[in-house]
Amino acid sequence: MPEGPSIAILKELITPVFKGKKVIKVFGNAKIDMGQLTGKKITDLRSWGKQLLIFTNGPTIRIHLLMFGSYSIDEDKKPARSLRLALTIANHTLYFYACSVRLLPADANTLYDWQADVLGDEWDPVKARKKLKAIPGTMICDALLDQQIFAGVGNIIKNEVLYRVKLHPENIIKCIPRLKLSEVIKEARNYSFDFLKWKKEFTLKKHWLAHTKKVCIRCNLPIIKKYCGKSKRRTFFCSGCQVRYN
DNA sequence: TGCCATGTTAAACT
DNA sequence: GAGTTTAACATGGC
Repeated sequence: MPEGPSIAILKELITPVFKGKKVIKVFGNAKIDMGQLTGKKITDLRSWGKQLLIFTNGPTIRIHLLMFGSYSIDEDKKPARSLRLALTIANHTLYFYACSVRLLPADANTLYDWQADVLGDEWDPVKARKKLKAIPGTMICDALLDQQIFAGVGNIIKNEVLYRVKLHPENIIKCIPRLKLSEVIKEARNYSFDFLKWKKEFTLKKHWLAHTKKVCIRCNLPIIKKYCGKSKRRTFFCSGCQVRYN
């Protein structure tokens, strides 16, 4: 489910139904004070990276689906113990399962660097480059997963971006040529939009070129699977065409 | 059936 | 105190 584009889809889906509506009932096992939300009006919905923000005229609700979270509108099919949060408006109910739920202040907007959201209108590649320059010894596979730099990029996007720009995941930032680093930054956003499009078409997996693959379609060499970097996340790369500079 | 994974936080270590 | 490792959460696909 949940890399940035999946959350963008969630936001798009629920906004027309829930924006401007009054919450008449709040329930589930989330450890939040639900009384603060009852009767509040949903004023806006936004996504920032992998987080969904539901703004009200009271607190802001922050939903993070983590690895296994899910949601539904008007269909509570799952066991009650996993129902984390439900928000009922006049004719509809929004259900969230197995996710992280937090209440933030009304001005939660200000807590986020909107220029870091790779799918956002305010995305700023120059700022991303500056943040990368500040951590020269970090491997690019870890940097791509840094939500303060590339909010919304997850492990799949990481692997596909590095494959597209032909860069070895274990390169440290200071050894990557300027132009190559620019490609990474550009492709982080570009691939995220491809991910979004393919996710909507239910054809995401079909378009993977490196993630979970065995053979490189460019050079026919085996794709290597390795748990790279400090993050030790599953990384797929071609040892033939993904260049290593360090 | 058991293992693994699109993620993050916090506790428990050194 | 900093940095690193582990545990916890919890679901679905193969």
